[in-house]
Amino acid sequence: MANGGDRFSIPERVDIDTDSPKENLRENHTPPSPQTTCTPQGMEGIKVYLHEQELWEKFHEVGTEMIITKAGRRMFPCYKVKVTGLNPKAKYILLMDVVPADDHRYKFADNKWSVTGKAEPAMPGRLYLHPDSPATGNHWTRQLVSFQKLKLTNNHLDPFGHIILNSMHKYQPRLHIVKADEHNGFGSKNTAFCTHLFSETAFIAVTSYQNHKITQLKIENNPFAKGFRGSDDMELHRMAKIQGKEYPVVPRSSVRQRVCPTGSLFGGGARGGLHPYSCENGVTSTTQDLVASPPAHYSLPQPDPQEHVQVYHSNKRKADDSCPAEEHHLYRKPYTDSSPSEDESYYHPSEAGVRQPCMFAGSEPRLDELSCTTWSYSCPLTPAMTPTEPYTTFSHQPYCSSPQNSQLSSIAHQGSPPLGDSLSHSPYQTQSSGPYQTPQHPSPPFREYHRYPASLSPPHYLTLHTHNRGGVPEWSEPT
DNA sequence: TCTGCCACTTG
DNA sequence: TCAAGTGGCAG
Repeated sequence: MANGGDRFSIPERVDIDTDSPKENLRENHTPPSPQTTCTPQGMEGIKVYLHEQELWEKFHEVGTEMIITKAGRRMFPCYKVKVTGLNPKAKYILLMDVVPADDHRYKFADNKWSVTGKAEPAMPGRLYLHPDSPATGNHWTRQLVSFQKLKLTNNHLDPFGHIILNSMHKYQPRLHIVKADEHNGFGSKNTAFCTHLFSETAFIAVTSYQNHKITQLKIENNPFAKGFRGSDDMELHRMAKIQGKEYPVVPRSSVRQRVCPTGSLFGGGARGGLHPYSCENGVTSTTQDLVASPPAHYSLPQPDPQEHVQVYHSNKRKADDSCPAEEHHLYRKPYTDSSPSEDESYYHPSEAGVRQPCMFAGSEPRLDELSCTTWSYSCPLTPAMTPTEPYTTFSHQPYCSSPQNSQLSSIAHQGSPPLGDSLSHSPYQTQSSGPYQTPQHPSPPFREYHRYPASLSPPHYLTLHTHNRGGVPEWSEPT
């Protein structure tokens, strides 16, 4: 990549798990093998495997692009993981965020991505809460965890809780696992969590595809894009008819075809390349390939007091969350297919099965203030969480402050600072998932946040109120 | 660079 | 049949 070969690279790791038979990950129908470990506070032994890693690698080698639209666009490949090592009976919250990979703005010219300037200010970091959250370890581990419904948008005023990104900027999705068991002190500074990221899932956000190789990969692998597949004569004829043109016709895709450089744009690009993923809380795991590859310059983001975190939660839950391209894999078990089981009795009786993703947004995702019991309808509400207020207009205004420092707040708080800028000094690289001991950074205020204008009618988004009351926030249900 | 519309697909 | 998710493309 221009300007120093700014490719997607891997975060510096703290630890390497050599027990990572990557080959097992190459087969969609083969369970991924353990590759990571989170050590302290009950998070030890947690391993996360990226599903369809091989597909991700294909994109990564070309330079993954993700379309962002005003209405929100899903990611493809969709982000699915297999999680193991969770306490079957403990409750966990799984959430994702997408953080800037660096502070550059990119352009696609001469068949390659190059840096064209400094990145625009990061959007308010938003966290996407998996709609099943919170759920028991048994729930998370018995099936693939799909983040298919996560959507990316370039609408800075997005009211739907989608992840807000800037076009032509590079991003890195991350997965956070937060222990939500009350007995673990969830809602306190003792809350355990760990963060995982897969460097091959990094991407550049675009409003239209730049690299035609990416377009072709999407078309070839995304069932919804089947209509654009095919290149034989029949297909050409069909497309000609569609376009009302004489046959033969050059496929539009061919017309737009660009010669692309070989190798990955995002980091090494080597075949059989890097498949690292890290637990940012002090333990970073990689595949064996990674062991052989020098760590790159990009690392974990640092908390940024300037950032904001917003929280969204709705309890509408559709019956589909499987990746359309994964109809056949062994783990195909959409979260929506998994109705609350006996071990998930914590679901609110009237709301079970109708949950929807939750979005955190802003610079202060003070997860430490989010008790397991605060997750909307999904959980029993504490007296302090009595729904009281209707929605007010969504805003990106600054949050009300909370003096508390929080490790968990740093989870989402990491959301915006460029990953690459904090390699040498990010506290997260060695951060423990255990009890929060010493604030690594000043914690920006967390504030009461009202999310949705009633006119937008997000099914059941909730408003999170944090009043710095011993880590117990309040949720308000829209009326 | 972005938006809205289109034809097409899946479920 | 329909809603939602696809990339193409004109503007």
